[in-house]
Parts: sequence; structure tokens; C-alpha cells
Amino acid sequence: MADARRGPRERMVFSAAQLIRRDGVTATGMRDVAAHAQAPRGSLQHYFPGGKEQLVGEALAWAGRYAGDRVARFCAGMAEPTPGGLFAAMVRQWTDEFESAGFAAGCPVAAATVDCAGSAAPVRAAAADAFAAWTGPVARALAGMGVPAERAGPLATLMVSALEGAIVIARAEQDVRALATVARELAPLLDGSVVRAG
Amino acid sequence: MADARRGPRERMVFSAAQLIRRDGVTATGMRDVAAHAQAPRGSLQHYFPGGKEQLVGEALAWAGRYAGDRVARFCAGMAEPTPGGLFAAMVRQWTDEFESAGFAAGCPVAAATVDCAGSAAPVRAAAADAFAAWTGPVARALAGMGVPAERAGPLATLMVSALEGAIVIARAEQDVRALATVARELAPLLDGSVVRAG
DNA sequence: CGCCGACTATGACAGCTGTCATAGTAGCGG
DNA sequence: CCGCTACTATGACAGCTGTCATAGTCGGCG
Repeated sequence: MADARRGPRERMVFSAAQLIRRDGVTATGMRDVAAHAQAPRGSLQHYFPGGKEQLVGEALAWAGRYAGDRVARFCAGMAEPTPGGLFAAMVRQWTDEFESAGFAAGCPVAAATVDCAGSAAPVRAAAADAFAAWTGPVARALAGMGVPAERAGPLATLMVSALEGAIVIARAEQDVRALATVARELAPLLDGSVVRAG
Repeated sequence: MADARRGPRERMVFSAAQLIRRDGVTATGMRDVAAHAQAPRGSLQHYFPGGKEQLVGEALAWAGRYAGDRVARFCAGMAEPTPGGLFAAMVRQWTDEFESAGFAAGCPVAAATVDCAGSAAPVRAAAADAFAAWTGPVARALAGMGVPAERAGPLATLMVSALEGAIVIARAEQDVRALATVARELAPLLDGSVVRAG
């Protein structure tokens, strides 16, 4: 949980992301973050002079980077990468977590958007950047699988949208049904978008 | 805003839904709800002895009912109903609101799920019911358009998932791009699921 | 040693939260 | 008129929030 190898600053960013995705931005207190990271409370104002907005913003940037990096790892793990296979891997990551760790935590970017889109502009912008850092690698991966360039971006947006929505529904229902459904129903459309060379 | 025709109780439920979808559950105070509904603060404990959980639960039930009822109205407004057309109408409702009223407010059910799934079980259950009250009519509408019974439910879940996710992304980006994308990309899949009679 | 910067510790601050207790008022049937 | 119910009004409560001010403690460098 509190990995001492990483510095206290990075630990707090990581902990903020974890608490946000569980309880939302508003319900996550600065003191909670410090305690969860096993970091001194006084370090908060030292490392994050911009206050809560800065901490939340960095947590979202971290989450976006993490999600984007995972995409490449999913592709590397597949024998013959297909769009439907990539989407299945993205979905499986969530079904695995829900089934092993429960439905308490969702996506931190979605949580921050829902909590702050109408109030804190900098956080909202950080959420948009995080989505971009996630959707971009997905679109590039699709293009690498033979999806025409002009369709890779829209399909990536569709994949992330469906996944985010299914995450929310799964948490409400406490059942991975919605995740399994979107993976199954979307696969033909995704795989059908590949243009075979030769 | 504060429709005097409806009683103060119903006004508070309505106001709660509006404030929740804008600021989230945690950031929405009981005093705010009473003020927004132009209802006396003392009425809160009178009409909602179950406290905030009851108020939020009723707001979600109202939202779910409202979304479900809209589906029938969308179908009635279409000359020849198709799955893609229904989804386009559901999406358009949101693009219209975002473009006219800004991106401050999203879906109250998603907001409550993100805020409470890990903490308040009754609210989480109310969110699940609200999703069911929304997805059910969508599935029945699909079935009425010629979609095989065993596919109507899953496709309805896919539609709601994609819409919810696109709403979140649109709010983060302050752009209806994601909504337009999911409507366009999903239409062929939806319309292709119709089995022609004869 | 002295000094300085990085980091930590702690207490205070005003403001807000949901909830409760208590009292008060209006309306109406009898 | 009483009495009752439905509803309103208001103040208090403990607990939490983000932020700030102030002081303290290291470690290393000259």
C-alpha cells in the first residue's frame, strides 16, 4: 500500500487517486490522503502548494498515464492483436478487479469529472487530459491492427465510453454483467472495422 | 425552477436530483436542496425522516422513472422507429442540453453511483433500480422494433453504457464530440440487429 | 562549528456538514 | 372554544473540511 521505495510525494498522488476512485473528490479529505500514504500531514502544503486542486490534478494525470501505458501492455500480451481482443482485455482488467476486490472503487477520472466538472475548471481540464492520454494509445493500437486511420479515433472513443459507462453500471448493480455485455456486443463491430491487407 | 404547483416535497426531490447531477451527492447539502426548492428547511426532516439517504434515493428513483418515460416519447416521435434512431434521440437530448445549458450538469444516477457505491449501500441500490428503470424500456422498445428478444437486453445495456460514458467524456472535454461519435459509430450495429419479418 | 535549505509537526481558523431537539403556527373537525 | 394533526422555524450539536501560520527537526555543505 504505502510503498516506501517511492517518495512520499508520489505516494500521496497515488493514494489520492485510490481514494478519489473510491469515494469521489469531495468526500476525499487531504488528511485522509496523507494518512493513506503514510505521509506526514505537513508535507501536503510543502509538495502541493496549489492545494487540493493540484493534488487532484496530479492524481488524474497519473491515472491517465497509467491507463495509456496499460494499452501497450495489453497489445504485447496478445498473440494476434485484434480490436475486439484489446477491448476484451481492457474490460477483463475491470472484471478481475471487481471480482477480487469488490465494487467499492471505480475510475478516478470519471469520479473527478462527475464531482468537479461544474465547479473546478482546472480539475475538469486535467480529467480531459487524462481521457486523451488514455484514448490516444487505444486509437494508435487500433491503427496498428489495420483499422483505417480515420476510424481509429472514433472507435477508441466508443470503446472508452462504453467501458466507463459499464463500470458505473457494474458498480451500481454490484455485478460484472454490464462489463461482459459491452465486451461481447461490441466485439463484432470492432473486429469488423479491420481492413485486411492483400 | 420552483414550481409552486407541485408540492414542496416533490420540489425537494426534483431539486435534489438537479443539484446531485451538477455537484455530486457529497457536495450537495441538505440546506442547499431546501433553498433550491424554495422549501422550508424544517420540512426536510418532516418529509424525509430517513435523512439524506432517503432524499437521494427518491431523487434517483425519480430520475430513473423520468429516463424510462422519455424512451416511449422518443419512439412516439419517430416516423419509423429504428434502434439507431432511438439511440440518436437519446444522445441528442444530451447534446441539446449541453449546447444550450453548458456542461455543468450530468446524469444524477451516474453521479450518485460514483459518489456512494463504496459507502452508502441503500443509495447504491437505488442507483441500480434507476438504471433498471431506464434500461428496461429501452430493451422493450428494441424488441418492438424487431430486435430478437435475447439481444434486446444486452443491446440496451450497451446503449446506456455508451451514453453514460460519452456524457462523462463530454463534460470533461466540454465538447459534445464524444456523444456524436458514439451515436454515429453504434448506429450500424444497432440497426443491423433488426430481424426483418417476411 | 554555523548556516541554510528541505522537510516535518502541530495547532488554529472559519466555514460547512447532517442531524436532532424544541418550539411554534396554521388549519380543520368537532 | 378545544384538540389534534400537518407543517414550519430555529438554534444547537459534534464532526469534518481546506487552508494557513508558526515552530521545529533534520542533513549536508562551507
